[in-house]
Amino acid sequence: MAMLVTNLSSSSFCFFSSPHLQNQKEIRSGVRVRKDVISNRASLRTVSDCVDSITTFDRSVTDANTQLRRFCESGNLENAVKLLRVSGKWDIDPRTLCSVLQLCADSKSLKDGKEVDNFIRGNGFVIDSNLGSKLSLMYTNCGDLKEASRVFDEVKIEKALFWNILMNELAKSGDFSGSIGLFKKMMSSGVEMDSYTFSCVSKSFSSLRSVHGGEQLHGFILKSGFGERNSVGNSLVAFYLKNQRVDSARKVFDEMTERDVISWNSIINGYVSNGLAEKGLSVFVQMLVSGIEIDLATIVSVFAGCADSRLISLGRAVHSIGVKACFSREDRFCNTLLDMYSKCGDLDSAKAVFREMSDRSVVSYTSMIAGYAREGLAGEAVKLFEEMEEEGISPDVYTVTAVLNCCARYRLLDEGKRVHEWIKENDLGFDIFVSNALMDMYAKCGSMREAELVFSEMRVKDIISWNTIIGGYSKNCYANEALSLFNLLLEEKRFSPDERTVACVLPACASLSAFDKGREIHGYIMRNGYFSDRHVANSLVDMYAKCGALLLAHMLFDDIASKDLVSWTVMIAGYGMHGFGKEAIALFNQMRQAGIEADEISFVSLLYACSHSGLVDEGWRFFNIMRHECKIEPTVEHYACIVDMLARTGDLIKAYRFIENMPIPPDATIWGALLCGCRIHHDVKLAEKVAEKVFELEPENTGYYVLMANIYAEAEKWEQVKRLRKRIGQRGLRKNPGCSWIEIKGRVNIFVAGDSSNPETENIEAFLRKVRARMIEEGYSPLTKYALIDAEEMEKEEALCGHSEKLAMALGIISSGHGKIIRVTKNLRVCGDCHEMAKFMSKLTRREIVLRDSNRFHQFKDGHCSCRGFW
DNA sequence: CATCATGTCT
Repeated sequence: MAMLVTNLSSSSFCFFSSPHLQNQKEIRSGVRVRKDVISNRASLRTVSDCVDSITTFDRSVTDANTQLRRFCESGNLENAVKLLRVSGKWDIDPRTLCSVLQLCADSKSLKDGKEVDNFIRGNGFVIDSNLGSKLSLMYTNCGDLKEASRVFDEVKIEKALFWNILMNELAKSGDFSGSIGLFKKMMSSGVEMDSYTFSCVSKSFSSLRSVHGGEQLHGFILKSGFGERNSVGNSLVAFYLKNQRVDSARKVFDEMTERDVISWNSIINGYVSNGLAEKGLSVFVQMLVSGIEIDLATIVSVFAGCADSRLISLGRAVHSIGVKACFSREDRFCNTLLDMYSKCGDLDSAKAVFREMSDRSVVSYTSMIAGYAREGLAGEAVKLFEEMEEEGISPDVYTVTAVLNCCARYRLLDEGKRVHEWIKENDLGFDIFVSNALMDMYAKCGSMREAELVFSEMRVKDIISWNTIIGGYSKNCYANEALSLFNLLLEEKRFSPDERTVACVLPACASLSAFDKGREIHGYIMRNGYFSDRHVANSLVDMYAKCGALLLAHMLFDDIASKDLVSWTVMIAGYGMHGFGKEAIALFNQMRQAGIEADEISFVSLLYACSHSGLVDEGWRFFNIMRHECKIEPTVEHYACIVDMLARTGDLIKAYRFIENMPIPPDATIWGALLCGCRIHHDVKLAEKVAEKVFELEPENTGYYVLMANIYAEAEKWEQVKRLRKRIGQRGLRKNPGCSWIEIKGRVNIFVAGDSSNPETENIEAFLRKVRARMIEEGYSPLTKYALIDAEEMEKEEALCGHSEKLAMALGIISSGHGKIIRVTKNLRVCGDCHEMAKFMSKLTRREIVLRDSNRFHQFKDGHCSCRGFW
């Protein structure tokens, strides 16, 4: 068939190629002759139809151009092309070709368009601006943007319209650079632009997030005089808003000579979507005053703004405006209205809107579910999720994320698992939002195994997936897992850690005292300018404080431009841990002077600082300030600090009475604090009484049995030690093994008691023997009591030299350069003998040792410890 | 209509 067509057109070409055949008569005969040609080919019935129609359509019309235009006018592309196919160059007027091309463009028929192009080129037509314009239009409309662009390379097209159309299509196809390139060519070829040109190119700059390019364009527009145009102004406003240059957008808006509803809507929406809802709403009020008619888009933005800034009264007013303007049946109106009420906490109004909606969509359900979740009505949220399917509305990814978010916030593991099942059944697991929300739900519910499973099964991950899993491990006390995943993220190099990643992983460094890793991350923060992020800065300060680098922490704290409550709290807690109670109090006062209100957590940090420095009077004072001035109801944490404070300083009876008079039931940590005090002050009798309460409250916690055993051992009541040990054995409990670790050249070396697995073991033991000998020489006697009392020693009654913290400290001293501070971390409290030995070692080797135990920091220097006995 | 982050305490 294709060959026949070719034959046909070539034969007709031959026939019509004669330049003489210009008059009607000859053309008519040409048609006739062609009819003869065609009639020999019965298979080409359509072509003969075409010719029939030419002859029957209007016998008076004999010019091929006229015929073609008539086909074009009636939209009969098929016939037009067929006729063209059998026409010769000299029959056809370029203007006719324009019409045919226009028809191709209108019917988006690339195949026919190409044929026309071939006809034009094959016949050697001169392509002028008009013909070129139509050619480019045809290719543009038919989606062949490459060919369309090529036309612009060949032909100087004079009308802006055709440039604009291609620019617009290039932008629509995502080729913003191509669109801008075309604009540049337009500029250099001196074609006169129109306002549409500028709107179009500013959209491309906007999508490319090229602020610089957009600003240059802005300047060009001002010079061109088109800045006055409303549409140009609108697109500049849109450009600046999309690139978060709200102030520039506002400036353009203010300078516009005529503003229409679009200008107003976009500036309002721009403010709202850039987190400046109040500003947006005040523009809206101006808009009302200026008498511009508002439309649905205005109201939708205003509802969103009211939701953000919780301005429910304005929302209600606009609600009634919208009802009067007959928007109340509009889907978007109802959904944003519903969302506005729910975000403002007026769930009843939200429910009313929901009830009265004629057709509730997934969006309506999702907003309602999120509303329930926000108000803490987790049960209602999950119920509605399960109900909506019965109503025939199938939840989508938004709904699922809203429900999962709710389960995460309220730790509804069972409901979360049900939603997970639903996700599996409905194949929504591929969605990255859904998977991330699932992981977060499991992580917040403490099920890291499930979270990990979701993570590992994700085919595509994003940085949020990594942040969620790393943060989950970090929060659930799996610091090692958090760090190793962070390392994996760095190795893979597919995503760069962002502010949130860093804020997630630093607490893991903090809890491990991973000083070197933390410093490495600090470098990364500085290189990427993340320090200006408050979460990052705060967690960095906290990390340094918890790694024992208090001075460094304070220096960084000073560098935080706008300190928030958390910044102050980490610093106060940092001083507290290091036993600098007075400094902690000074910081607390500074904080209040800076106008920052303390919350319960900052009070915990402060009271903790007081108790660890023996500042009883101050502790009481702040406890009372908290209750009476700040109207904060004390929680167990606050009571624990007070008990700790009283017990530490020896006021055991007072502490006991205090516990008895607490308005809330004391938990194991409260009695545990008193038990600690009993140990410090060797009160075995009270200890026994307190221990029974602790064992009753937390029978599984071996730490308390160990503590009690220590108290017996220190009083040399070995019989009782044995009985207690038996009691642990009977319960089938295993005590938490003591371990210490030290980071050397980026590697973490972990020791347990009597550990000989470290390659340096021989050197460590030799070093410790030497130290011990020198200690005895200088009159220290080893605190043998501790040989039997510490956790690890209950099983291995062996030499004190085996304690994990000693081993770690020794390794630090023998394997690092002289000026380097030795930083050791221990999971339990430091043992008394080790504490003595650390003091001695710091003097003997002139090394500074920072030991962090489960309770606080000990900074050993020149034979003294910063804890001054408070440990 | 959506997913991820910092501070206390055993």
